[in-house]
Amino acid sequence: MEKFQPPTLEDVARKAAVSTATVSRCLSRPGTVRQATRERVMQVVSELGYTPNFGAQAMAARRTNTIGAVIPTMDNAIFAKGLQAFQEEISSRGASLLVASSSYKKDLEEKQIRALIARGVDALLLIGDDRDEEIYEYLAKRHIPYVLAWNHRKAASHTYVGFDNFQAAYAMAERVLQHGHRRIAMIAGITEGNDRAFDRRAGVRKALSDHGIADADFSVVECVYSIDAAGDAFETILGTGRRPTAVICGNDVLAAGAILRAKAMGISVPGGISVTGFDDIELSTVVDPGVTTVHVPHRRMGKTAATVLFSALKNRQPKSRKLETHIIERQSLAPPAS
Amino acid sequence: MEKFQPPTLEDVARKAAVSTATVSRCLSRPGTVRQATRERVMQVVSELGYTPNFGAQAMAARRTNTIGAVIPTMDNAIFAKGLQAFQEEISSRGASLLVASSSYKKDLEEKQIRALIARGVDALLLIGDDRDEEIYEYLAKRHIPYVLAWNHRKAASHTYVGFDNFQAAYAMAERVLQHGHRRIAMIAGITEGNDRAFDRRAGVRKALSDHGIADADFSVVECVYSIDAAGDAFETILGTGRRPTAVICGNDVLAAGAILRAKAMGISVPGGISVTGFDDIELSTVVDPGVTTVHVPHRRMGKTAATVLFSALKNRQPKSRKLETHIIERQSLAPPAS
DNA sequence: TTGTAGGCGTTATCAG
DNA sequence: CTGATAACGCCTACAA
Repeated sequence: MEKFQPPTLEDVARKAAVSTATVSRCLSRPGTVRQATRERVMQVVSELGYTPNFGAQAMAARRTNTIGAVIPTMDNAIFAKGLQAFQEEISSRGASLLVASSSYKKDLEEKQIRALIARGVDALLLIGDDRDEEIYEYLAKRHIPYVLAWNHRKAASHTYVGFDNFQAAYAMAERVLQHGHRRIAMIAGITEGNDRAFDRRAGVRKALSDHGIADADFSVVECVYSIDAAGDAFETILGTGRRPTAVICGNDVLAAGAILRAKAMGISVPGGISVTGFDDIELSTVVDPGVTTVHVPHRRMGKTAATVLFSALKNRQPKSRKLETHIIERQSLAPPAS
Repeated sequence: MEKFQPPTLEDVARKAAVSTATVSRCLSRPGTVRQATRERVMQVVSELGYTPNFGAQAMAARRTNTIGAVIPTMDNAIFAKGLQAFQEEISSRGASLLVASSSYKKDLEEKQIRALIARGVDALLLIGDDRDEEIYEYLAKRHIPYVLAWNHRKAASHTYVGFDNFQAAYAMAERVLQHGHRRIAMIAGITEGNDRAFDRRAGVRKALSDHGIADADFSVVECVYSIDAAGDAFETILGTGRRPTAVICGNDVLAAGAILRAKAMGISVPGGISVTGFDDIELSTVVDPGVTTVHVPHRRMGKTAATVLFSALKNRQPKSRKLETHIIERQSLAPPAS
């Protein structure tokens, strides 16, 4: 049997006894074609189940009206939420979104960026700024506008739409100190290739040293963003030197893992040990006790990123946007037992 | 300023002083080109930052090597997890994945399906089977292989890779009865346009009637998949007639919402009321008490779906696959107080 | 091993 | 309002 061929513009044109140009017009600017003609054409279109070939369309029109996004993983509520808002804004402007994920791997991310560009995306959303300079050069060479989200640094070379992870982590550490903690540990995300995790750790470290906490009273262990891994990290921490009275976690998933493990070990939270998170995802509301965390406006960030991208597409110089975060106190942070 | 033009195959060919055919070969089958030539070409490729135009490539080669998926939302761990596995399997076979989401809206789903097909996807993953017949006809007309996941029905007309939601819900309801409950309520997902939610509700209903529970002792309220909505639904249920001793929820998110609200209202779980979930996502481990739920092999389902799709692509007749589920007992379900 | 040339499905430009 | 026709960027016989 011969290989199946989808119907083309020409098939429609022939069957409707008009030219391909007319069919094309019916589809893109119905107003410019006579009612009778249009109806006949549309009839054939649906009979044949015709759908325009996107590749051909993009090639001829020289634009795709689609925006791309490369995120570390969809399996993290913060990206899922932010991207949802990003996508809503994009759709509302008549464009569409193409997403790819990198699993936090630099080389995979680069591959995905290229794939998205090959597919003709007009602009790009990327997470954070920790990637090879080469990629930025490529983007510049191709004149692809992009914004970096989920972080905000003062560097003038990029357009950021995010928040200051360093600052927010600094503030959280100070809050922990205010509660009277003096022996503190941190369960951080993997900082290699992740500027958000890196900045959060740096912020905590700086706050503690600014407030005179000795190095010996602060330990850090990195782990992947999973409940179990965080639990293990928690045990590791407890097994090393003097027990801290508070554990600052790089995000809410880590905090949930720490809390669960603490309870499993018979240590009450915050009675026996305090725990803090970061991101304010639903999870932090569900754990018992609720997690004291940093609220991040994920949805607003997604929406703003889209806005900035569209203005960049209109040749306007894109401008970085810094969003504010704030601490939400729940029950997982309290003064140390004494 | 003139509009920027990305470098093309021809640009590379010219600069490397070879034909476009040679450049094309270097990229797709490096083995067929002399070493020296190849090196020269690749050099130019990276100098120019050349990336092949996907649309043109697809058009000329008449295949894209990409598979599409339309899911209700990424903001639900079950899809995020299953899709991750789906995507891993696809990548491992050298193809790529294009995802779109429908927000549980039928018309949007149809639009997304068409968009994906316009983009040339070779095959499609869809969730459940509740959609207009017209769409299936369209798929057939275009000869696009597809599989329906997250549900399994006996209908021979489709290829399913999923589990029997009805059966699983039936089993869970029986389990609840075994614990001695006789007044039961259900917080179901929105069943309109969602065959999974529909079957779960139907399964529960059937089990209860099979076991002689009177209609008056069973009430159902539907609500969207959110913690808060589930909480509200829980209150609604408690405010109506005699209080049930157990609440069967359509998924774990609903269960978490119910448990949280119960505790907020001062009703202990399972002491004051029992709650069950469905899906076995991480959340059900995190809530206190842990949720008794139906374990679903999301990752395996994703992987299997990909396998089936690839075999369909090889002209093999795709065959439905039914996956098994089982109940995981945690603490949220216990015999009624009295 | 490399080059030539035709065709893939649309859009856009220009005449009628 | 409608119809020719030339791109668009790449692949792939087929030739050399």
